[in-house]
Amino acid sequence: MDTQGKTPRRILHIDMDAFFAAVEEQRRPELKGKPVIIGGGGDPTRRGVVSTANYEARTFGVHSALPLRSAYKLCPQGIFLPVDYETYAEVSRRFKNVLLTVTPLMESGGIDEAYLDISDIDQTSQSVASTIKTGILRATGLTCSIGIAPNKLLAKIASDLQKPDGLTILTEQDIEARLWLLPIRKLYGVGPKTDEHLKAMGIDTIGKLAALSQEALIAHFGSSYGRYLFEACRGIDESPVVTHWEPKSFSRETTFQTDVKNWQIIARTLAALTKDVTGDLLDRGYQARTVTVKIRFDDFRTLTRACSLPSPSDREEALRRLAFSCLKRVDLSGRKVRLVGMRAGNLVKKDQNHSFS
DNA sequence: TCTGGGGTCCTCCGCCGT
DNA sequence: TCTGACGGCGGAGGACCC
Repeated sequence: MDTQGKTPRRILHIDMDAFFAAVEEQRRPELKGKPVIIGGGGDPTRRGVVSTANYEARTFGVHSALPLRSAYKLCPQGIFLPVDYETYAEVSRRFKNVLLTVTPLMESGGIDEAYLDISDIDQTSQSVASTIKTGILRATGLTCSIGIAPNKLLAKIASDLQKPDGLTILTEQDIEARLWLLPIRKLYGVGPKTDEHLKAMGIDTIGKLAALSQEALIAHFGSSYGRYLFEACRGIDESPVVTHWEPKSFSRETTFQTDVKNWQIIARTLAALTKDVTGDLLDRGYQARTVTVKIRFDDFRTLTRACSLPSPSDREEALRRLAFSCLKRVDLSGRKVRLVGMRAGNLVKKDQNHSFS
């Protein structure tokens, strides 16, 4: 009916609670009540970071992105488990199937979260949320937190306000009282760098950000991001729930357990990564025109080198040649490498590429 | 002694053609 | 013929997300 956007939309954001850890606790009930830390290969003596810590582990200060070795120091009694991505993806499919019984207007926000546009559903927000929570519990045995708001930005903030097993409904009238007192870092798109930049300006809450003029924000952060911040801190977000999109690239990267000087090892690793990426292209039916090689040195400085083909390809040999021509442009002399990566971009769907290849 | 992996988007810069 | 403006594009790097 209303295409002018006058009737507020109703967007639901759902976030599974401590997802990877919850899946592990579900299949191994003896883990319940103990600190569980999922990350890397599950060995806290090796390189890797925490993907998910359950709520017990979080009380020790363990959180996502923390190096496993640091997590072990904080919580030596923790149970460290490897990431079992395939199992989590299967559980993810199950909870998303529950969401699709509510509406087809579902946008996946990664393995453990999603947005729904429930504007046209003739039920109260509480009732929709309750249906979803019951359905997901039945299908997976897991709990989730839900936020409902007039747009994706606010719905995501809302789902984070009450965890675990929470339900938070935000309206435009709540922006001053509930959004503005939150720390700046709660705003989607504000990471550590912007947080630091804003703190240096004396801005530590979303409300203080909202006191800045658009001109000031653009002067500090450029026109695109400045405009975004100006709107976001006022709870403005017109972005639609996108139900389908095409991948832009496929990539693989690996960090060596110990830094590597030997060119042969680097080359062999790059060849193996290229094989994996080519496998993804073939599986998903894409061809790539551009290959980007990434090298990270022991001092964490990272560089990339890219090369393109005249026409897209999904042939391993062609992409490997291209990857090696990128690698040749990197000065490796005497330097220790900790990570090698390979990305295939500039994708075309194979059936849409009518050139010879 | 640290700091993963798989993505997206944005900005800046240099090159090229008009 | 030279120079500069400008837009498109590819490459490099950075910030951010889960």
